[in-house]
Amino acid sequence: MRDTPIRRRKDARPAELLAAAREVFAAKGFAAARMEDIAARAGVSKGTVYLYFPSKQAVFEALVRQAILPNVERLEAMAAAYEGPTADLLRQAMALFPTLVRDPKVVTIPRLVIGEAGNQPEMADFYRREVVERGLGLISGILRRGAERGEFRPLAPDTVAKLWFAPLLLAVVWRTTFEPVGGAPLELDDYLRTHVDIMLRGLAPEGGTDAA
Amino acid sequence: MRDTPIRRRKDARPAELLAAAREVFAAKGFAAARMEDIAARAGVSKGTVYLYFPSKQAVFEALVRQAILPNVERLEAMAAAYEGPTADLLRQAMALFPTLVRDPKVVTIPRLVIGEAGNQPEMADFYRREVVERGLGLISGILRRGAERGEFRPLAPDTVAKLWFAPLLLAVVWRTTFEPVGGAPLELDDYLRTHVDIMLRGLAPEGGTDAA
Amino acid sequence: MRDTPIRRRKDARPAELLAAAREVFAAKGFAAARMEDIAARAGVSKGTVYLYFPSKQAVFEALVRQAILPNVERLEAMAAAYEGPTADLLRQAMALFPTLVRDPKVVTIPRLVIGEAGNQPEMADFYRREVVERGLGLISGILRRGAERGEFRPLAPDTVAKLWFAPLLLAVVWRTTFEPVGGAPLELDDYLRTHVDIMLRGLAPEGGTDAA
Amino acid sequence: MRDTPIRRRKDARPAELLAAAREVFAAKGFAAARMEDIAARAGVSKGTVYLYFPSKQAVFEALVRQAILPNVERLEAMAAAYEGPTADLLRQAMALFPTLVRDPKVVTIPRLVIGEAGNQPEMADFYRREVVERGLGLISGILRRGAERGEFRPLAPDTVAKLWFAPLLLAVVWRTTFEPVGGAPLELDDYLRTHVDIMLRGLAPEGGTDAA
DNA sequence: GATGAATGAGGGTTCATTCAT
DNA sequence: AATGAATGAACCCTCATTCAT
Repeated sequence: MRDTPIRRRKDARPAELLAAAREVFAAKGFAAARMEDIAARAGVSKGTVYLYFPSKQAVFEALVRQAILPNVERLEAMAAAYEGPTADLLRQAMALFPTLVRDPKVVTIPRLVIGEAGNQPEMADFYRREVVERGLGLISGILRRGAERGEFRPLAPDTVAKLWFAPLLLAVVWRTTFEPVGGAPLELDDYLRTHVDIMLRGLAPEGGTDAA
Repeated sequence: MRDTPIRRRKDARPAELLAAAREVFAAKGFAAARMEDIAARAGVSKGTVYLYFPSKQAVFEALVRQAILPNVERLEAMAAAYEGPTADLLRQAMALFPTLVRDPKVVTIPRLVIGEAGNQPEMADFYRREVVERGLGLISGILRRGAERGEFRPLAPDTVAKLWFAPLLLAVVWRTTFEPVGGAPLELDDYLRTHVDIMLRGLAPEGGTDAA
Repeated sequence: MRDTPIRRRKDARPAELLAAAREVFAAKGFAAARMEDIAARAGVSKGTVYLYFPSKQAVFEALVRQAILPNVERLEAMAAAYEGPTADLLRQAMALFPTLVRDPKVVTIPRLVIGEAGNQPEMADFYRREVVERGLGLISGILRRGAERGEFRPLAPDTVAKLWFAPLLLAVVWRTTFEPVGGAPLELDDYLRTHVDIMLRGLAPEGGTDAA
Repeated sequence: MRDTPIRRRKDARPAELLAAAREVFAAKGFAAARMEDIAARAGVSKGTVYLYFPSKQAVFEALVRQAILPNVERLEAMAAAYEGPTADLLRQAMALFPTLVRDPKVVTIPRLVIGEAGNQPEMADFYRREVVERGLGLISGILRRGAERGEFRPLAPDTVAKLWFAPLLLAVVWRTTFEPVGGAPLELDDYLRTHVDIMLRGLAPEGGTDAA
């Protein structure tokens, strides 16, 4: 009733525009994406985009916020609620990523942020604070928990957090940058499972066995 | 110092221009970099750049080639010449990277390639083939060697190679994208030492001890 | 007068722009004509021209087509419909030219084509096929008709067609190239009447009298 | 001796440069011809051209003067010396043109003048006065002589002169503009012989027979 | 709200001309 | 005389943004 396909709710417009923007940005990068392309892909005219976003940069910012933050929050909630062996928590957390890295809504963004960092430092800063640091802090916390419980060797948690994170970044870059130009598709599940396996073994205290 | 202004200059110009281009590209990305900026930073006029490179893209390509290929070749040579415990070879190889990742001539490039992949697929393809695949192939080979000699668990070498590689990518992105906007400096030596330590432990066969 | 400034304008714009382009091209030639000049003379901004024509060459091509083809078609129609003494047909056909040669929309074009032939061979080829060859073919046909009916000497029609045509070319060149720099105005009517007179006498068979 | 092929007389340079300029201008038109092209075709460096000509326009002017004037003078000399039937004089004069129209040094120039008239009015004016008006004046004089001797009908000599001239212009345009893009080669000798034949018949007084 | 014609600043590229060697 | 590296003005074209309808 209140969603006739012919006369769409105007509330849906921003999201539609962001979806269109994501596709165009993903295909051409920020600089080469034309507002007209975005409008066309959303099925509206050029002027209409400006009714919802004051500028191309604003579209980009909205896109980044919308696509990433919910996932960070979901992860944080999972970690906060968890009780049990730390290794399992890490396994569970990493298990979320194959889906995310396959989701174009998500995987597209980091590449754009990296590419635009020079021109849009505020955006890069925002992304660093709200996504990267929060994500790393989350892993650090888990690692600290594991070290305190004697499950892991006591390595510097901030450093190890980055090492947990790095293969995810590689996966994102691989899929967005190298697969489109002929790179062999990444076997995400194997890849991340191996990652977790090596990391947990590598972190295990001298005597104990940790990886199940 | 010894600046015969004209004739001697000619030979040095391409390198000077590439250095200038690297700085400008690093600061603004490919699209936003203006040829005039590059020229000005090299101390010449706009037209002069075109005496040495036929287009902006050509500058970019020359930059990528010049900055990266020699390093890949150096690594390959090192691996080919090596005899001894495989773990030591990996340690030696990884020990080269702190210098590389600190070298602006090198660290700048991957970010540009990632940012421009949409617009310059050939460049991304070139980089994939000549840098990424060669680098991964190198590590794969080392891992295979290690597995054959019974030094490592027999995990899929192509997958593990990416896991060795991933922290380097993160280091590059960190330094180029997040440090400039307030990220805490990466402690490269610690970071890579920890990486090697965890990986070698994680790869060690069940009974044996490998990490020193 | 009735100048609804926007919406009604859109349909008129191409013609306005072509008129402006013709004036600028006529004054400076193709190469030296600046898009900005054309825009300014049409009372619009630079970018507007590109809403209607994708490039400077496209403006030129549209101009040539629009200015010339209708006249060729008109002549062909006249010849096809004609019955009566062939000499009269030639007189009638040539009587159309004073108007055409005085029309700046028409007379400007051949000079541009001649001047640009080196750089725009396709344009020259188009003009040759669609204007020159068709025009000459028309005259050839008429001459053949006259020869068959015994009204003319049987000279090679293709050759004689060019001789009928040549004074028109001279008239065009004279008006566009030499009058503006001090050449005495061409008395078009006299000039062409004399041309027809001499040609018809010159073509008349030995005994017969044909020219009135 | 004084013309070792290795060390050419510097006196030859201007002529060599003009020959090169003619070829380049002929191929691309004035605007699109690059000084570097001219230099390269003459086998010298860019700067050298400026030792002999102060600018691109100056090259063009020198070219026009050098290529055309001698021919006009030759024609005038022929006419001044002539005694005999006027028709024969015209025949002899026209017989010179097949050679001229085939000579690239000559045939190239008018097209350039026509194309550049807008931008170089002085050049067009020079050409009009020194070539066109002198040529037409020459023919006018001959026609007047013929009319006075009762050999021709008393038509306005200035008008008829243009009609004598027009086929030559067409021949020039044909060869330079349309032959290169697929026009059938002009049969110059036939073409001009027919021209002379028709004109002389057309000019002949009522009763008399003039054409041999 | 929606449109899309219009704007005009901006940047890549070319090339006539200069001048130190 | 000759070179050719260097200059910088000029111009085509793009596209983010505006605004009258």
